[in-house]
Amino acid sequence: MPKSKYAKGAVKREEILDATLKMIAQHGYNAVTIRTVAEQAGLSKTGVVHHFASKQELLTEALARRDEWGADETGLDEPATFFDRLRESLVGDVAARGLIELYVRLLAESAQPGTAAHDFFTLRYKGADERGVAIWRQLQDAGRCPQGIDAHLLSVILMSLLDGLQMRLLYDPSIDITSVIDALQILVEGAAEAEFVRDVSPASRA
Amino acid sequence: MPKSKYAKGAVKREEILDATLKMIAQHGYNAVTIRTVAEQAGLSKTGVVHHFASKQELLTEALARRDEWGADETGLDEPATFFDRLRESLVGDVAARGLIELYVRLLAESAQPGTAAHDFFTLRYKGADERGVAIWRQLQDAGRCPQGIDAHLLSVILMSLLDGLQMRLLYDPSIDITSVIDALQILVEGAAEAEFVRDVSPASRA
DNA sequence: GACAAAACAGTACACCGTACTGTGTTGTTG
DNA sequence: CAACAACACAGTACGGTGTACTGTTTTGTC
Repeated sequence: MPKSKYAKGAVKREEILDATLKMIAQHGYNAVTIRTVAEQAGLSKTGVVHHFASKQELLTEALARRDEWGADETGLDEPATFFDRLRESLVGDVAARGLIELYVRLLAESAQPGTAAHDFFTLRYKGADERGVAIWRQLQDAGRCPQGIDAHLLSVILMSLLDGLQMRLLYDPSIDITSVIDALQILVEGAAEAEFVRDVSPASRA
Repeated sequence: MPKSKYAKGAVKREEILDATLKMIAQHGYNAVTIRTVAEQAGLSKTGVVHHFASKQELLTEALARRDEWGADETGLDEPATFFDRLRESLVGDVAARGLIELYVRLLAESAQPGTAAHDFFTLRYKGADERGVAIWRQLQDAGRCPQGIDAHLLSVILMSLLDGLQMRLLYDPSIDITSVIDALQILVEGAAEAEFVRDVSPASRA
């Protein structure tokens, strides 16, 4: 039951999603139950189920709504501004702890195939992977990333790093994501430089 | 209720933990309830609760039992063999999907302070961090890691990468962790080399 | 103005983790 | 060796959860 047909239903749908995000932001993931969301949205439990069929579906759509990856990817496909844009797109996440919790919890709970949100995350990974491979290839062509590493692998590494970082962030909010991207940039560009030097003058290495 | 005093109790405790791990390995994290574990271990639900007081505590101890980080860290503190030992210690994880699921789910669910397992993971992160900083410092001293990056940051990066990788592995088991470590090694050692070259001959850079 | 679909409310149910109560068992201590 | 307290359970009860089932009202369409 993805979309509603009537106008009134579509409005209530949005209200329910708002209530869900508000609930999770104020009282955390555990406080989000169908009943609390229903109460917040001003309707009965069955009303919520009517629109979303299952809790996982509700949470999935709530997450998809604030999904930063699909939100603004302007500049993320440009090799020159990639790391800068990556930094910018991540600073907003720190503030929204509830969103991170929603993402991590739902991602972990949907690991087993067959669940409602599993396909969503699989598709999300796939899409992010395609864009990731594209940008890493561009970085490699521009000489800002070592070519000895498979672009697909680099994409997996970056996404895993970001995923794990969000998990870690829940335990230690003092961690600065910007610094992490800084370090990553040093590693990637540094390794690219070393690879270039090695190709030009093989004897330079001890 | 961490430890049991009587001999019989200690034995049953182990049986319960075995039943928990067996349950999670065969039927996944969702199938693990106090009742199913009790049935598997051959006692009542209250019997399980008597030994572990809460479900989270049970799961935490079950996880701690198979915690690979604390298991064998031989060679993990040696700069020369670090990446090799890291690779070795990770290949065993792939086989045990249930363990990964347990780790990821419990880690995500214990994000909020006050829960039973929260302190466990906080301590685990702290311990791994201390060892991480130590080894990264050694790698930096050995010239196999760029010194421009804070060792603490490198430790967070590696752990986050591994955490996120385990999550990702649940969605895509075909991912080869060994290759990821290979890539990481290329990045770290390459960047270290570039940093060295730049320090020796600053003019060599375009 | 009929009529079907949508948008709910109300109720019921199976399952969950956990708190409470009772009873046999075990180990220790005088 | 008897007393006794802690342990090791079983049985029961409870509040809360997601979800399926059954109406009833509202909405849009022909």
